[in-house]
Amino acid sequence: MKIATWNINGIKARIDNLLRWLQESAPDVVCLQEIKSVDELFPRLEIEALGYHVETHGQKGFNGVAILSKNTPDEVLRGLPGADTDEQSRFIEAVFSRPGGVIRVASLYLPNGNPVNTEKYLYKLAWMERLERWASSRLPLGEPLVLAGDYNVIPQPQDAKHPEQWLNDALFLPATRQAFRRLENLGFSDAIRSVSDAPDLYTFWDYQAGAWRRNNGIRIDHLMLSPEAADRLVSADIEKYVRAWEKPSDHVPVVIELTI
DNA sequence: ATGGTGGAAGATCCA
Repeated sequence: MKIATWNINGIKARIDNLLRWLQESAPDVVCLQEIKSVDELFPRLEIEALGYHVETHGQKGFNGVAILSKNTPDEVLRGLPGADTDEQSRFIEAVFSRPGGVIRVASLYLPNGNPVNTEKYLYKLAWMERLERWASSRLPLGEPLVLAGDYNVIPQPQDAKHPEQWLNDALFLPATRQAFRRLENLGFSDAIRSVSDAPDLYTFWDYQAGAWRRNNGIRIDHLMLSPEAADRLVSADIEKYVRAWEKPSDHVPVVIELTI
């Protein structure tokens, strides 16, 4: 089973790239972030025509997440529990029945958090606490669980071309990295780092200042695996070639294969 | 120090 995550930076601007990539990569489940669309205006027909089921949790203008899947989910939940007044659409989870058992997949868009001396950074840290609590509550289910998305976290210096440029950024501050490590300490493992300790593994290159041309990237899109999912991990790859397409997102897909 | 780019909404915010 192939599970992917991709921050597409606007579904309407990226629909052609998405359709092409779905056909070429043929994932079973796709976690999308930054769809930047309300549910009613999400271009679901074209995606359904390729054989995918579509579940969205959108909002006007910003944020928004979705899960596309070859199989219809048994259950879908929208919104990260723990803050009733939070109106930002950053989380959706789905449960699938497979021949090998049940699997739970979440698509998350963690807050960027910049500028750091503002409410935005406090919101990011609070959101990470909520994610940790939610993840803790799911672990006792003993299911294969994949937390996939744009974490807006650079876990380690080797996850940036120029880590020194990120020292005071919300993506790399010690408190941010500590919160990410707490997720690992719960028992979740970073799929890419489970298969490779290579440098220069990036998932995001800014549109500005020739970042792509200079390979000035960062690795911020992650698939975090519960122990039961990690046991089934076959491969994990960053589909970097998509960044070279016309009209690309600034992020590329990350894909894992699980035996389930 | 600034501007460098892009999406969506709408004449600005967010990344």
